[in-house]
Amino acid sequence: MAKKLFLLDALALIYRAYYALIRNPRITSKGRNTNAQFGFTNTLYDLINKEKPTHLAVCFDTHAPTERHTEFVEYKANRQEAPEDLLDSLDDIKKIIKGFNIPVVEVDGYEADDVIGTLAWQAADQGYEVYMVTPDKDYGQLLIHKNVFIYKPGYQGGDVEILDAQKVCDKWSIERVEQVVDILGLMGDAVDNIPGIPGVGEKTAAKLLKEYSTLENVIANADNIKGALGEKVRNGKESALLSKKLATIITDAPVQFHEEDYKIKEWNKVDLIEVFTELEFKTLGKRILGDEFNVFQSTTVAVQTEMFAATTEPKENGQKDLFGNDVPAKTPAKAAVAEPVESGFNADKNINNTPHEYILVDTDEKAKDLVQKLLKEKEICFDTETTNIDANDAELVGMSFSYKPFEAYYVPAPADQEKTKQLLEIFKPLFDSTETTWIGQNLKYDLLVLKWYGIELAGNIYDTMLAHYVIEPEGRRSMDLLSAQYLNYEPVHIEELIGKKGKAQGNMRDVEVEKIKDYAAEDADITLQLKYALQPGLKAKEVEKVFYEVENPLVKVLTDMEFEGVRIDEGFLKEYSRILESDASDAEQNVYAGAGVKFNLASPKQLGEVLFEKLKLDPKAKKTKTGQYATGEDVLLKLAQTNPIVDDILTFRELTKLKSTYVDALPLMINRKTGRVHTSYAQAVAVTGRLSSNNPNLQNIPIRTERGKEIRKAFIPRNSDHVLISADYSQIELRIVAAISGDPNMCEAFKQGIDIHTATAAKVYGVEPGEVTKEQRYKAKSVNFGIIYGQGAFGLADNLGISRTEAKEIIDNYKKEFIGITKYMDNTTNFAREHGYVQTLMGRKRWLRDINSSNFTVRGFAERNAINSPIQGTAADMIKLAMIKIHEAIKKEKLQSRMILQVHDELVFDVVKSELDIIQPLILENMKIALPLPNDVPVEAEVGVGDSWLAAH
DNA sequence: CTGCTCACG
DNA sequence: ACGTACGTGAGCAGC
Repeated sequence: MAKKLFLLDALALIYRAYYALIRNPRITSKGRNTNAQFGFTNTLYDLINKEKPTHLAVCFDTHAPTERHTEFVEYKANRQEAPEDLLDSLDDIKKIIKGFNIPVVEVDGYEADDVIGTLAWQAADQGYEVYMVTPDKDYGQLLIHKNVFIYKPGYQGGDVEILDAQKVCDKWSIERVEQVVDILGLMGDAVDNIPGIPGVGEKTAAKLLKEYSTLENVIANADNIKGALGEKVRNGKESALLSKKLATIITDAPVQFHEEDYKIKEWNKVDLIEVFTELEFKTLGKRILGDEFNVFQSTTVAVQTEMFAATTEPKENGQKDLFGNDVPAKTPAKAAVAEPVESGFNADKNINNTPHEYILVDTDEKAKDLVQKLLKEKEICFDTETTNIDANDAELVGMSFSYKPFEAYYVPAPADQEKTKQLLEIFKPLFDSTETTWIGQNLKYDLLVLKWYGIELAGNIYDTMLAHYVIEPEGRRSMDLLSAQYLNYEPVHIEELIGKKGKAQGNMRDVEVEKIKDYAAEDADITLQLKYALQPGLKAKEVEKVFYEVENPLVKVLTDMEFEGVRIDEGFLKEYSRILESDASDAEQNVYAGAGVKFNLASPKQLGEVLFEKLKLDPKAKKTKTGQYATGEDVLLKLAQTNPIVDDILTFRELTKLKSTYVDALPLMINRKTGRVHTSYAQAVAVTGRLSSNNPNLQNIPIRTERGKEIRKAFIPRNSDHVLISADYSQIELRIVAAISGDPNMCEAFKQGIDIHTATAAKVYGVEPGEVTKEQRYKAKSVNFGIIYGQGAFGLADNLGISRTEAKEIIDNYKKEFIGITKYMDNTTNFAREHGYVQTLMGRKRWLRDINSSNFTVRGFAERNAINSPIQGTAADMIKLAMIKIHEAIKKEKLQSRMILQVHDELVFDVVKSELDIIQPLILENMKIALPLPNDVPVEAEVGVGDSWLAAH
């Protein structure tokens, strides 16, 4: 097979890609323009795919000046600064090139075309077919060598064009490719600011060369050229000669073609996945990586992967954070590249090249031996295999253990559940050991599985998923991905055992034991190794406190809450569903009657067309980014006056939402064994440190509207001896703002116990607290919340329906009266700009790579995150600590009551009536002292008791 | 599978 | 001229 070398002129391709899409830019959800990255990737992949090169390299210009610059100061002096978007793309593009495992060639003092020219000719001499990938026509001169071609990529569906010498000559209307430099010398090049001969363009240049063959000969015959043209040539001969020199591509640059280096190599798929995910290349990512892109996409987390840059820089002396703590060594906010930290663990060894021992433990005798062995170990990695991803409905299929790398044990569990219980009895001494630290990936799952068998682990928890969460809160952290990233090893995929998700997915129970053993033991082995690999990161990032004091201890708390579940009044919901059905249907009919057409009211697309095209309602709605009319609640409210059907539409929306999302959905989630609903808390999803809840989400049960809050009547105590308690923090986020900003006015208001929104209104409007009107309080409340999120005048105006002038006035007053808060906002953004992250009171960090972006929108996002994350995150730290303390206290007091739900600033308990007196103060006290705030800002919490969640409020 | 809409803090 | 308040999960329509 012929050897085919492709040399890419990176910057030329990037510029071309960027401007090709300029009128129809690709913008990510975070506002980044990704034209260049997209165009470049497309070109690169298409050529790899279609042309099957055997060798590849990408060439860049460097910043160093070239001889052309020293010889001719005007050279490229007309170039405008490249757009910021485009410059920002370079890091991504280099990452992509690295992902494709292609060498980058750049030589100081030489431009990419010189490098490419030199390499092309060398390779061609060695018998390669060489394709120079560029949109630049100047390369035509290099086609003097007969094995060299220009490969001009197509843009926006255009076709690729491969140019040989003949085609180049045809383009320029010349006879020999040698004449390309002559023609460039004559006509110049506006793009590079090469003058040529003023007044001589492409056509004239070709005509002259046809007659005189070379530039030099044209000049020699200048006197024979008649008329104005002759005059121009005579005046411009020096300029022309210089221009020719500038346009001549150097073919003896100091660079050597080594064929080994440029050979096509395996892609670094993890790098590609990471960068494609960040750039939101969904379709393209899938086209390039196929199903593997899906595998790594499978978790819920979006967009960004944060850096994991191990910083070896020395700690800067005297650096303090906003809370006066030492800060870790400066982490670059920009240009952060994922690079696993050097671990104490030997990274050169991996599962590919190191013999491993995975041992099947399939008799009671072997199991007993294993237990004895494990009892001597302090740290044991543990993993379960089960029949179901829902731990509440799963049977144990087997357990794996590992306490040293490359050695793991797999213990199959019999299908007969009684026998499995007997097997677990053998392990009881181990499970009961308080000396053991249990290492695992998402141990909550395994703990929950065991809990259904009546087993609890007495030891400590070390969850690698949570370690990664605090190190890199925005990253994705499936086992596959972590293993690839930190251990450089791609584990056996679960699909290889039980097939892909969906109908065809099989059951772990049906897989032969040997296969499960290899998979399961490997999982425990990998997880143990991950622990070693992640450990240095915890230290480097200074997130050990939040990891050991908050996240790990919370695992058992959440396990118990999920196990407990909550009782739902199914009958009540069935009845309520009928009412909603009937009322929604009435509203729907009203809409059709009022509009004069029948359509699908549940379709925003159809509704938009009816409202704005058929009924021509005003104000005409803005379009969404897909070109549809927006029909969200805010839009509809502005239309409410113009047509009575709008009210009915809103009613229909409200009722169908309640019905489908809650009233009809919740009964379907009732567990058959318990008759209760068991949500699942995601502990490593929300970037700020909050929990999230799913299957079902019990953190967004309606409360704001009358018909919505009815649903809370369906959340009821275990039985008639029980009641529900709801305990919630009062204004926790604002207290945190006051405390960490130290603003005297706001701190004082909380210390005095004055209603915070009234106090704010009094300051902003310059009146006594007693004189604050309802409206002033309402507006002040909106400002208070807006501040937490970094809202501006526009947002406040929109929110309150007031003018931007008034909004600005309110905000200006606010900033003046609460100067400490203004300072906090400045300080926290400055801190982020300098260090690349912000943090909570417990040292939970969030990295903000865009904080120094010059893109207004992108930077704005990061700045608002800088303001909000420490607040939201500190509140999350606080309630998590409270949960741990309350859980401990309930255990210690041997109470029958249970914590069952968490909703960010609220905890719900299923309480035995006889324990009410003891548990209420226990809850309140622990919530208040969980995380003391600076500046003596008091923390308040309130409890309510009732026969339903609604009544408990 | 994606985008829109809407439920919560 | 830009776009404008943070963090989530779920159901539905329509491609």
